Amino acid sequence: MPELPEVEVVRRGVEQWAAGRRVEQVQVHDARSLRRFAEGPEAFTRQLTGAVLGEPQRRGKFLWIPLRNDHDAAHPALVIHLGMSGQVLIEHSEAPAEKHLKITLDLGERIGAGPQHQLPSQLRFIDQRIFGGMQLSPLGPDTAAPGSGRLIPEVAAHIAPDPLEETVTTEWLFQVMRRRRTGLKRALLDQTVISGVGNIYADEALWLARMHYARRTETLTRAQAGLLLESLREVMQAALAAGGTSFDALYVNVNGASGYFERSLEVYGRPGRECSRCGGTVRREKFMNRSSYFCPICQPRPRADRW
DNA sequence: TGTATAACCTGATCGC
DNA sequence: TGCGATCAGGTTATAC
Repeated sequence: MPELPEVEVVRRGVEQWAAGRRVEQVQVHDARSLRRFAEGPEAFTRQLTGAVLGEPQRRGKFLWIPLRNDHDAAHPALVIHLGMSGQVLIEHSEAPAEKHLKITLDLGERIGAGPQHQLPSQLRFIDQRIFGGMQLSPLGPDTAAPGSGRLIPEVAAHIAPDPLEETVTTEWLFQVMRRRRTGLKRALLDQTVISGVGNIYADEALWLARMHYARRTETLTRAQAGLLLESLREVMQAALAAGGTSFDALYVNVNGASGYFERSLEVYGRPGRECSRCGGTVRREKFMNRSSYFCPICQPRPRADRW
């Protein structure tokens, strides 16, 4: 499932293969992937055709490509969210269409570049479960992290900074958590609290920090907030170095290759296995209509007076 | 206002 | 073998 490291792997692939190229044609194969774009498929196609793709950006699980369009001073961005099963592939047009191909962008040669060797000519958006999608959104000020100096798509303006951003510090996380009145994992999964964390890396980071998922946010000390942030960063950097986490063909990079971090997971998807740290047995519990994995010895349930 | 939950969606897997 | 139920989970709208 694409979380921050997987989206970053995709961003780097788009940067390498698609940035600086003009969109020559847009084909919307399934309008459901434009569900969040209120103007509809025709406007999407019209506004995107002829635009030049800029350097792709990311916050949390949101990926966007600023558009440079001679005819449109508003400079919108192409926003891509992979949802549960979204993929972005850069392929040659001769490659057979994928079963769940939703949107195809035909790309021209890189503008201003020298001789180019048969660059793949299509950017394809594929999505089995259709939780993801594409849309166009104007860029605006970064209200979530005013000091960043970045431009953020309006549709992602409500998303908090992610753990790999410089504006996220121990003090920032401490204050954010102190203001909440909920469980730790619930807060980590809330993208308006901190972005980019999904079920996999929430469980892995909580294990690394030896914290139970139901620990109350307002009881976190400054030192514990620092430990949690450190754990989030460590898990995500390791996943990034491994090319992301793939359980099946649902997550691949832009060349269609899977990541290897699944082999390094400590608790996620490992119920009944031995905890590598203490020898305890990893447990799975139902949580928020999904699963939560943890070691009951390393991550003891908080006392009732700390809930 | 802040928090919790249902709905969206498809394919794999399981039990009968 | 085939059918229905269940599960996976990120985001958003809605309920409380």
